[in-house]
Amino acid sequence: MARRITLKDVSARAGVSTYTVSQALAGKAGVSDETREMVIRTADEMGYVTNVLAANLKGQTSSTVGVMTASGRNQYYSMLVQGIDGVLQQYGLHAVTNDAMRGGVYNAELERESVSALLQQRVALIVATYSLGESSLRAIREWDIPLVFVDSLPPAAAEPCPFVGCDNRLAGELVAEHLAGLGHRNAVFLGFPADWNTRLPREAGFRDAASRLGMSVTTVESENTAEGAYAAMRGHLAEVGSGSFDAIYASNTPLLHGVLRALRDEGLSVPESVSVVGFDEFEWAELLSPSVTVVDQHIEQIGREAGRLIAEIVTEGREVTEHLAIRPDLIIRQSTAPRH
Amino acid sequence: MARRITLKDVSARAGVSTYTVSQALAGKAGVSDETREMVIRTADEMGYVTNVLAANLKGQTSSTVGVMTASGRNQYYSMLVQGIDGVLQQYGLHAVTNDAMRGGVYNAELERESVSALLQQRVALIVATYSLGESSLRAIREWDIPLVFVDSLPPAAAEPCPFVGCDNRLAGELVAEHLAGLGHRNAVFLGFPADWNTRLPREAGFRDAASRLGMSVTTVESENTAEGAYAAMRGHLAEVGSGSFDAIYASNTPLLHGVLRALRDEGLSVPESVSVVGFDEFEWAELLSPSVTVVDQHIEQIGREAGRLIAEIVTEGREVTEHLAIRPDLIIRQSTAPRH
DNA sequence: CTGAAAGCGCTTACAG
DNA sequence: CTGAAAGCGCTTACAG
Repeated sequence: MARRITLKDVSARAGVSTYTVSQALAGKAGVSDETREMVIRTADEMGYVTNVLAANLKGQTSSTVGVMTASGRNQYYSMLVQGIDGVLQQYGLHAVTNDAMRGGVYNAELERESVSALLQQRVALIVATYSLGESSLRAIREWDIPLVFVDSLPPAAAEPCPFVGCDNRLAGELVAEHLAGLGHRNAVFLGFPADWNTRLPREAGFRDAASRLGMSVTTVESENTAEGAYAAMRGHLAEVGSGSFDAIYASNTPLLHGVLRALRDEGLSVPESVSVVGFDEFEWAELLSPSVTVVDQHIEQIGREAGRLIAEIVTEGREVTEHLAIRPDLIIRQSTAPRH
Repeated sequence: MARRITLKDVSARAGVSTYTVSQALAGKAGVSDETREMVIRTADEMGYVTNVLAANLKGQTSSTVGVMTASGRNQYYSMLVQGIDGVLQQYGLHAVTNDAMRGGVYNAELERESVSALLQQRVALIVATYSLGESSLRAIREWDIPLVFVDSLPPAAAEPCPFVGCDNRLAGELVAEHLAGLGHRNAVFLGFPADWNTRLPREAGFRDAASRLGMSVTTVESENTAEGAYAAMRGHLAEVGSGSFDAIYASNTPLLHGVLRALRDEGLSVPESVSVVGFDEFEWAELLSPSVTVVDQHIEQIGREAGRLIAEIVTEGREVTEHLAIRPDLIIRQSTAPRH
């Protein structure tokens, strides 16, 4: 690697102290306009580029934000991270993403390593998009690193803690109202494991509104994968038969995928035999036959809001604990229809 | 922020020099096993975590890799980056991703800013997943930072330069052979703009094999979005009518999406009126009606191979210029059928 | 096998 | 408004 131009080099060429160069380049006060301009010109000519590692080390600051994900095969996470990242770029920050899944399965060991890597990098803040393990939470708290939960609500142990995400209860209510309004009486809630803490509010909102509207709800438990949902749904059908329910709320996109395959393979037509609603809008929802009714949680918006909040905390050192719930909308398509 | 435990603190408590601590913790020779063990124990007790910023600064090394993407709305990129990232994690490296698209459109200014941010961070290597602009290429070369192209072939100006990606020519050949084998005679190649340099080989392989097999190929130009493809396809149909071709090769997933919508809205049935092939496997391909025949370029494998190559270059300083072409496979489904 | 010391490239009190 | 100097937390020749 060729030797790099340093601030010292610029200071020598410009004939001013390193202090002056540092202040001028950082756009801080304490330098005359004339000098500042001259310094900037010299630095440009020399092709000087600040070494942020050194700046961060000395300044005891950091411009990197760590993001913990547990993505599995859910494309949803990547859209979320993209949204956050886009905003951070505008603030001169950048995100380092670490995933806690190995081979589609949550791996506590991997999570510990990831958090440790983030500590080693002295990240300015950590974003959690799922329920972090106890020891991770403890380490982050011990190190006094700001923590923001996005999508996933903070566990009690992490409160008070800022949060940005969908109003999952409301989402469930919207779905229940829509299904009940179509005359459905017996719904299935297909849920992923409750260690994902979006599960509970997503189910509760649905159940509460359903019971208010006189619609019964049966919960079917599934692994958090399309394959798991496929198996769970076929198992349920084998057990109770297809006549026992007239609607299904699949609580995320992989589960929706599994359900649709299971129904197809059982020869059950949607929406004639059963109405189906998914959670999360996705690009193919409208092209499937039938097109699929879904809850749109406005994931890009969640990402952007989270990015803004993070930037505020990091650059202004603001203490924030607010919970920001984004209002979801129902996108009604052909997979839900009046009960025959 | 609470004061952090430093290496000096550990050295004081352990009663040995900082040199000894550094060597012991880094797992290097030059320390007796006894001392090493004692040092590690002390560091653990004190909750010491290396500051990699400082280590990198002093050691003139870096554990971060920059990834440049131009994702637009193609989910494909996020799978690629995930694949790379997963491998890098295992080597103690991490990726910082910067996107050059703003509002779905390529933004040269944003690219320059992104590359500059990567230089400021003194990244160990840069991964390009699309044709970087001239000035970015020049800056990277000037700074003598290793560059690896993934998915997208290096432009002539960047050679010699390592590459990992799909054998796009072969992909085109497989598609042409499949379609010609079904009796199709007049194919449409739906292409995204040629500044994405995967376009040319993807088209050339298709054309060459088609002409060898007596199948004509008409190229339809499209923006690199589903909406663009929809408009392009409807425009083409308005111009030449649906009788002029019997098969379509959509050269990526957003384009496939646009084509399928256009055909549906024109009332043309697949595969009865026209066979359709997409590029890139995606989770919904099998659930669409009809299910869609696609080229699977094995994107996770490309990501993994790239990750391995990158880790080798960064950690071992190997000079690499090899081009690694991954063999694609055709996944035949119901959207392609013998010509009537 | 171990120590004392220099230095990576910055920022920032402290003096003028 | 500007300078000389200390120091962020590490690694690594150089000497013993």
